[in-house]
Amino acid sequence: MLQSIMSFVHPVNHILKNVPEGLLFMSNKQKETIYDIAQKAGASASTVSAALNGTWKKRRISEKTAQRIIQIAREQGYTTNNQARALRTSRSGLVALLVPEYNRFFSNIAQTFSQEVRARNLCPVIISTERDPKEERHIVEDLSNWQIDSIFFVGSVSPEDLSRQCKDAQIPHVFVDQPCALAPSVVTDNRAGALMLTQQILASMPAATGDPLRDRVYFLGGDRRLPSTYNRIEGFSEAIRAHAGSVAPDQIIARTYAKDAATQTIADLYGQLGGLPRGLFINSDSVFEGAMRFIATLPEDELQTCAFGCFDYEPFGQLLRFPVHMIRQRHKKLVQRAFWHLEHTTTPVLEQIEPELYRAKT
Amino acid sequence: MLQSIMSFVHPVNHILKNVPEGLLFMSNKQKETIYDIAQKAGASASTVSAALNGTWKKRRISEKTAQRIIQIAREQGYTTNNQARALRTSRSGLVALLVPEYNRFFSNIAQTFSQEVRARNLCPVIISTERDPKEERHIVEDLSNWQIDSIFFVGSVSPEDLSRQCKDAQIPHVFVDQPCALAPSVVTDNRAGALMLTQQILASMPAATGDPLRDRVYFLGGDRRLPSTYNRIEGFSEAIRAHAGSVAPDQIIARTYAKDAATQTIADLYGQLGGLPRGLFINSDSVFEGAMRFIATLPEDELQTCAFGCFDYEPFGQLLRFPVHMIRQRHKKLVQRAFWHLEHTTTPVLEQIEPELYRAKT
DNA sequence: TAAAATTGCACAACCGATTGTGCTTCTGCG
DNA sequence: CGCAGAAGCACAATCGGTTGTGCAATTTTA
Repeated sequence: MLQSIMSFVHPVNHILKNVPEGLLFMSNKQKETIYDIAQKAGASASTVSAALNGTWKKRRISEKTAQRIIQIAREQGYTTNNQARALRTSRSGLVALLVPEYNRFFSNIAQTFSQEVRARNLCPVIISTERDPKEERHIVEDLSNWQIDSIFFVGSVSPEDLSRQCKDAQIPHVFVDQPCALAPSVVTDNRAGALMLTQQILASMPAATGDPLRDRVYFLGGDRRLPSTYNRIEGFSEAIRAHAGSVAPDQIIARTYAKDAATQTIADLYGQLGGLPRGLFINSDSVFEGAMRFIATLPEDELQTCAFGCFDYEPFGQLLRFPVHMIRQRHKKLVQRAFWHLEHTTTPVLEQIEPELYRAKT
Repeated sequence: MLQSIMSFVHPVNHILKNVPEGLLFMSNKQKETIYDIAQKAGASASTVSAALNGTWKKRRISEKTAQRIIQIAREQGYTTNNQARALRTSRSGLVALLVPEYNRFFSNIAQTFSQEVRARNLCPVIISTERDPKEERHIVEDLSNWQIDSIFFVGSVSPEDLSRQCKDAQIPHVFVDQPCALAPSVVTDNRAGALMLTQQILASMPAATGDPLRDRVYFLGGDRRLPSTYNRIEGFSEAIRAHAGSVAPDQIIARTYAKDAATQTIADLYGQLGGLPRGLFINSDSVFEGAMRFIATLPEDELQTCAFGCFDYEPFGQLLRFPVHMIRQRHKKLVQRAFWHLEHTTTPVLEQIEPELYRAKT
């Protein structure tokens, strides 16, 4: 039933697509309505409507009549007024994506989302929330007033609230990247990814310094209260424990995704340790960028004393003066699976997508 | 008159914003309409409408009545059905941004756009065109069916066609980054930027090799048929001429923005010259990324033989093993000026925004 | 050949807002 | 007191589609 929500498409725009170029520029007159077409075809508006939106069989319009109407509509360059349709059907044909911001990861998601939506002949609406719960609420409220067909939440701050709000407004929805207990969610397998990445970092670590505080891997950035970071910490810890026996609390610094904070944090850490640690697990690309602002200022030989890993894929990460292992999240698959859930279920399931490890050449 | 199009805002959503949290989750019933509110208030629908959308003074509704209605609407958690409003007023409250793809630059634009639109209490619709003129056409067609209020075109492929199409559908529109002869356009001053960047490259060039083919700066990437690249080539050439007297045609390789092509091109060039040239003007961040895939494979000392400049700002560009000068386009200003034009004029003017030069530490 | 079923279509209500118009009631002024 | 004008509001049309229903013409069935 949710399936129909997504797959239901008004064929009129398809039918009318092959309009000769010239005709589209033709009219400066008011846009034509089904009533105009009806008149020209000598039929009623309802017949025209049925012919154009593909329900003519169901409504027992003869094929001949339907074709005649379609032909005329083509010639006139008719296109449907979406508001009118949406008002009557209470389906807008709009599908929304809410992202926290436009960083590389979310932009990739947006790109895929956009393509998938348009492939379904719907209209993508992409809005950034600035990670503000109030803003999230308002946007959903807004979208609800647009009779939005469905909403994709990516990395949202308060998933459960949003899900309740959507359910209340009867809006199908799905969560990506950040899970929700109340709705279908598709997330990267953060634990597994972090495990892989940490193992890779451990494997690439340079020789020990002798200082126990420096001879370990630090986890940097993100917000441990959020599930994604939480699970990455789990995977990180598992790998560390397998390697070193235990994880110290101060090995994990996960309070925020903010770039500036990351710059400060790594600088502080460097100060405390009297140098870089032997391994650094960088959580997310924004933290990567922030941390790099400090790290890039270090002399060449210092950079070789640390094994870097970043949980996010940044193409330029391959081109730095030092190797950086990276985890690439499969944004295409994330989005595609999210569509699948939207179209096939409404129960709260959590699907995990295994990310890829990019191993830097050392 | 166009001004009103953008600045016209229905206050109802403002008025009703401070709804107690609890109430929003209240109803599983059908969404309320002005008729429901009318009944509860003992007033007519038209009075309710006027009270809520702020026209009550003009319609000579007493303040007392208006306040009472607003109060009731608040309590009931009423919100406007945008389709109905749009159908009646033929203004959707939607503003579209068409981008070629979601790279760093366009994502920044999208971010700013999104904020500006929401600040005006409208709804941003961001769609990527994949640089396909047919797709562009269809999208505009679609948007026109949504009674879109206005359209921002960023880096579009066929501006004049699109402008005609919009004019025909009476859609206010503006071009960003890629100018249009028929409509207001806001673009980076590509010529000036390229001039600055080239001068900086020239100033940072390492010692001459003696090989005249290697002892010059090459312009890499982009599509010279597009104005932005064309103007960058102009600025580039001006700087080169001032420095070396003349520009050779084979110094300029500008056929495409594609990443893979860039990788191939720089590899070929490297092969031909038997090494990197002494200076490289890289046109756009995608070309940068593509070129870097090859350049990063080179040994350390080779990298010092070339002065790099990139026309686009990429934070990670600062963190590479070699200095890269960059031009930063002012995306905020571009978008804000575009809004200004949309709100104040409709005549085809071209506004150029001076970009910033980021000088790499050498 | 009449009754039944089916085909082909038109009519009109409806979605939920906005807006032109007009009917009361009230106020002010001569 | 009478009348002009304003104040306060309700009615109904309207935007452009969709959809339930009904009627006539045609075809099928008995």
